[in-house]
Amino acid sequence: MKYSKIPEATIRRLSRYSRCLEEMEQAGEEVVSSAQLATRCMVNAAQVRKDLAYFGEFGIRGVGYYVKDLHNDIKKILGSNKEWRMALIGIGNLGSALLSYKDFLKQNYKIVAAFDIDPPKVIGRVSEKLGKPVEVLHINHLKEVARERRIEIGLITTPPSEAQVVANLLVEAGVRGLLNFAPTQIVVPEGFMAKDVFFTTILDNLAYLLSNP
Amino acid sequence: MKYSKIPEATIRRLSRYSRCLEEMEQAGEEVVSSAQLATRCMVNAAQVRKDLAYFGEFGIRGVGYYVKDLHNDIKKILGSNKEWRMALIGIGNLGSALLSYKDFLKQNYKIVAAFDIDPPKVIGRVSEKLGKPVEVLHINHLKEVARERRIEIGLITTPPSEAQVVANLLVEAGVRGLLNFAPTQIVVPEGFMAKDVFFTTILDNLAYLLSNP
DNA sequence: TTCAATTTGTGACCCCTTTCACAAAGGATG
DNA sequence: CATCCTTTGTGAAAGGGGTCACAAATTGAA
Ligand SMILES: NC(=O)c1ccc[n+]([C@@H]2O[C@H](COP(=O)([O-])OP(=O)(O)OC[C@H]3O[C@@H](n4cnc5c(N)ncnc54)[C@H](O)[C@@H]3O)[C@@H](O)[C@H]2O)c1
Ligand SMILES: NC(=O)c1ccc[n+]([C@@H]2O[C@H](COP(=O)([O-])OP(=O)(O)OC[C@H]3O[C@@H](n4cnc5c(N)ncnc54)[C@H](O)[C@@H]3O)[C@@H](O)[C@H]2O)c1
Repeated sequence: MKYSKIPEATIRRLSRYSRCLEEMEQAGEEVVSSAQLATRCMVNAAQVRKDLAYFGEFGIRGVGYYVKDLHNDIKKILGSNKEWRMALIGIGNLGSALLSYKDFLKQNYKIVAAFDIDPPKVIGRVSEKLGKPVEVLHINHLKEVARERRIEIGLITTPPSEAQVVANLLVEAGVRGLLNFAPTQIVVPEGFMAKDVFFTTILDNLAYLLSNP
Repeated sequence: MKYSKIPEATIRRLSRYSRCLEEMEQAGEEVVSSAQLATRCMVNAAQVRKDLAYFGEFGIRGVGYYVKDLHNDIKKILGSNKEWRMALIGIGNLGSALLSYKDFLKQNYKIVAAFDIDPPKVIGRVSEKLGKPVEVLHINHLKEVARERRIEIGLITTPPSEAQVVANLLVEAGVRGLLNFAPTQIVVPEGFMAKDVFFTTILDNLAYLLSNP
């Protein structure tokens, strides 16, 4: 079962399992069955087992899974056992909210550089929000700083008209993962990964469901 | 073809088509083929036609689709031809970013009320961001105000520990659509719709793809 | 040691979504 | 009006993901 194409949905669910296991671990629970985990994550128990089966055998028949071990294994699979170094580009309303998003830290995602096209304009609002002032650099320095600080993921929170421009800069700087919050589809070359977060698509979805009960 | 269950993926794509058509309309393009639209949205041409076929016949064989008409038809299908009245609960970092999110307005989503558990604390930072000061109400008034202002969608941007509490209040107030930004799965009764926006799930996804090239 | 109870891992089945391929329909041209 | 070209709409086939059901493994008690 180990070596086949992994459904993207499986990866999304693993992320959910990981969050649940985190909570269980903190609650001191030591063993969990696929049925229990499934209930908490609102999925089918066979689904849990099948998702895990893509990557190996983690359970003990008749017993279940050791919470701590399974959590570690899933983090290893997802790649969230390491620290991911991120850059944030566009320190406006959304950008400065993300700068102070505590869950990033908790989950080993760390913003290690912030860029804007007009740093003096934004420096005030950013320092105000956090305990210590944040260094906002000019976008012109992206390439050198990205290499220096070994940045692996770029968060794009510029206006939509600039999103592809910034994406190109990130690609040039060798940043392989891009997460785009602007409402434009961005395109990246082979070997790079871009994901879009479209708020209004989700809203449209909700609106459709409300309109067609 | 008209009356069958509509895949959720189809609805998501319709939202993409709508955005593209918006751009084309503004660019003055009058006619578009399924192949052209497909290329722009990075999907298969047959997929475009099949998605539309769920709802009727909108094209002209040998010609294509009239941009303006198709855009209107899709907006009607999605329910985005009407104005949606929303409440925002939790005016912290993310909440105040959303308050000033211009795309909401452009797409007929309107925040008509803002709530927090401590309005005096947040009023400053909100007024600063927008031209005119925003009225932030105490969460205790949610129920009455929701009815008064005919609120249909609630945006939850409180800490995760409060998300379900707020969700329950919204349900009680008869708000049928919920969009939750806190990293906790919220549960709502039959007849209500809740969607979660998990930033870190998307990041986990990206991290996985970067770890397993 | 044997047997009952529990829970995993997985083959087989089913359903939903996507893609393919082509007939049907409309437009343009002479 | 006839012919050719383009593009839609859709039945059929392919593909992928989810669910079911059961054999295999493990524990614990008789
Ligand atoms: N505000 C929200 O809640 C929200 C929600 C979802 C999506 N978005 C999207 O996120 C993006 C940012 O939204 P916002 O409200 O923060 O806008 P904003 O105007 O407040 O911030 C944009 C920032 O990007 C900077 N910028 C512009 N061009 C740049 C460039 N080439 N390089 C570097 N920095 C540049 C600007 O100086 C500004 O500080 C937009 O695309 C928006 O559609 C915003
Ligand atoms: N900051 C981000 O960029 C970001 C990104 C993604 C998700 N989130 C999530 O969004 C939520 C808000 O994040 P934030 O950074 O804005 O936090 P925050 O602490 O800045 O804001 C939370 C706000 O909610 C208010 N609040 C608390 N309990 C309430 C209640 N019962 N009723 C009404 N209001 C209440 C608080 O007074 C505060 O103003 C969190 O769940 C966070 O995990 C934040």
